[in-house]
Amino acid sequence: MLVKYNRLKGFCDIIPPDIHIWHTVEQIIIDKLKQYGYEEMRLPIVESTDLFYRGIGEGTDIVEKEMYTFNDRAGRSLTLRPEGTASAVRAYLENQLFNRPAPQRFFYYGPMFRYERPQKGRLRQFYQIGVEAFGIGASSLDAEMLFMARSILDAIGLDSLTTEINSIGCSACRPNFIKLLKDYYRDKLDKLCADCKRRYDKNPLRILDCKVPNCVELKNEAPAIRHCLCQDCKGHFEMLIRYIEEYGLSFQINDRLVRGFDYYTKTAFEITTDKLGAQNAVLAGGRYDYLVEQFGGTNTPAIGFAIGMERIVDLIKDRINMSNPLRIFICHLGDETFIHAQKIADEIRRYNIVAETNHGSTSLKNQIRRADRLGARYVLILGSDELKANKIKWKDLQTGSQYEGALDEFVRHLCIER
RNA sequence: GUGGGCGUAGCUCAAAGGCAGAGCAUCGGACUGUGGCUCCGACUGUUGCGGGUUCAAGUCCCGUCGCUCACCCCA
Repeated sequence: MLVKYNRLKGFCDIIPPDIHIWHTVEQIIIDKLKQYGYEEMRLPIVESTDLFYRGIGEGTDIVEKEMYTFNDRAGRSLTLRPEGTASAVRAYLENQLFNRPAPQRFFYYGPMFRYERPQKGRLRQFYQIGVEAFGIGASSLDAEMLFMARSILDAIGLDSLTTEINSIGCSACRPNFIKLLKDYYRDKLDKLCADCKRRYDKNPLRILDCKVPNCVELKNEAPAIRHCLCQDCKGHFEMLIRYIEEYGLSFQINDRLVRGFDYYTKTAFEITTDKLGAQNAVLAGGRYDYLVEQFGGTNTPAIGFAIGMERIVDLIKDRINMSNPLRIFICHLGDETFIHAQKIADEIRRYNIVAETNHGSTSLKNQIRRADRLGARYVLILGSDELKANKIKWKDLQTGSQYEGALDEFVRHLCIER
């Protein structure tokens, strides 16, 4: 249809009935996070551009060409947040949250913005629930996070998911590995795809993530970072594996799993599905032990992950059982009955039941039809006869049976019903 | 930024150069105070937009915009 204004490319209206799925999923995730001791932080959507430059890394694609950056009226460069971790770390330091006992656990929920070409499972404005825990470097926390991640997805009812983990080392061992990797590829550069040739200089770890057949083949002989870790990282990773094996979590070690942002260290993980097309990660995260210090704090290890809400909703959409809430529709006949119907509706709403009255004068038949299409369980019938007798009629649209009595009786009936 | 596919009624889609259609949805009636089922009726169009070819274009050609999937990158 020809409308005057359209939503922007990559931006989305979330409307009924989908919004009900969102509410359900949000509730499940947030409840579970709280059970694990996580507390919400509400963070600004706009931050100083510099926060992301320093946090995510200047050389990354996100910072280079995917941020919504603009100048405000005072000429300051601001950016719509492309991710949440940088803001969370800023808030952690700015509000001195490190004074609480470690680990300090937080989550946040809201839209993120990246200027990318949209595709399945990817929008320019997309919603993430981010989870961060500060102050503990031990792999027990990594393990707990993985348990929690799986337990969240289980609670939502998702299955056929794969948990992949890897360690991408630290400042002590990663440079050595990158050198080794570049040594390996140096005389094979002409066999790599154009993208990988670019990656060789810019982000060599990403060569391991390439899908071009030639590059995949070359990868088989390439060194794996897991075998080049320093003592600390190696021990950390081995301990993590032991924990999650003992816990009984199914997972795969993926040597080619890397991270897009500069701040990640040691543990990297991703939970993927094979049902979403190319954008297959529903949850991803990892450890970032240097970021707090880099932002001016004391040496504080940290780990976190983010859940892609659109992807979760996509996965669950055709499976979730959206049971209708108990809903009452009040039919009334004649002008003098409308206000009376409104008062009865208010009375019913006090019991946290959805109640609405008909608007516009139309036949009782049409009113009941309207109620039926709305999915109402009961209609109340309120005409001049009922008004005179100070009674109401109510009809159960599921069974078709009809009763007459005082409002109290109906309300009592409803409470038993629920 | 690059490449593929698709744009016809509110929605899903027909019409293979010759009168723009169907189903669903919506609204109303059959039934004046009783839903669903059935039947009947009403409604909706600059065929995304602009140009070209043709006696004739939804259909062919060019351009453009939009949507979508994939690459890049990433949740």
